[in-house]
Amino acid sequence: MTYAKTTAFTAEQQQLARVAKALAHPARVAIIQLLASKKTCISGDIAAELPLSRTTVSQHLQELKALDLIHGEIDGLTVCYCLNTALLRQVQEQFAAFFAEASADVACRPEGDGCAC
Amino acid sequence: MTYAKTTAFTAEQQQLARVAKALAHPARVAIIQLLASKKTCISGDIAAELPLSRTTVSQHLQELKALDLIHGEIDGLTVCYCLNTALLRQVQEQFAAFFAEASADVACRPEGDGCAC
DNA sequence: GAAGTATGTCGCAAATATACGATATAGAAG
DNA sequence: CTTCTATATCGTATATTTGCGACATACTTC
Repeated sequence: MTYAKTTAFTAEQQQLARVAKALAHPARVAIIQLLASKKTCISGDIAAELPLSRTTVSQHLQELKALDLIHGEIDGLTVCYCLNTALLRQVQEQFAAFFAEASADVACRPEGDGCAC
Repeated sequence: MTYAKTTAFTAEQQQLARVAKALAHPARVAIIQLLASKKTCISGDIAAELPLSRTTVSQHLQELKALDLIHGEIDGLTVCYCLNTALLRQVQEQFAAFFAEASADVACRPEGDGCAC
């Protein structure tokens, strides 16, 4: 990204944004859900389940792997992908904290001076 | 190529991706946190707090508004932005459900045939 | 009405994301 | 060793995102 002054955002904000970006595409959401639902961490079968070419799916997998959200283990000819549940739980906490803060009802001013929110 | 890619993305996957994309930039995360922390839903002051030009911040605000995550109320000369806490709570649920499913420890196969995950 | 202030919109440039065919790699099968 | 199969990578085309200056809008104040 072409942030002019990236340093001004906190590490938490950048980390949250980074993970959010990983989820910012239906294909990657679908991949994670697939890996979660299937008891087996099949590799190429993932591509078969998605309306995208194997090339594109492979790219999405690499993106998720780059963030360490999934692991890929070569098993002979095929590759087994599986979720990094430990990291996912960490991320889950992060999002929960963010949303807890954001969805608190007291967010807007108690008594306004013209502001209707 | 023997694969039938008939599975389109579900509405839930697309919705989750859409919201995730809104959070996929530190500036937008920062904006939401700002609106949550400040008791007043200041408008242009948001731009002052971010290391971005007023134009760019305005664009990020429009993006959040397009998803209905925030509301903007014109108050004379200034505009008051505030969080749509109701929607945020809904989104929070959505993410919680997603992560609960994704971070379950039983995600990977119980007994493998070579797959090490 | 004129001047000033707060905000949104337009247009552009650079960066990034998305998608996929062609090609490379690497193990399996014969 | 040759061929087939499963994946990853390269190159490339297109679409989207990001950022910002210049302009337009709208309200306030004098």
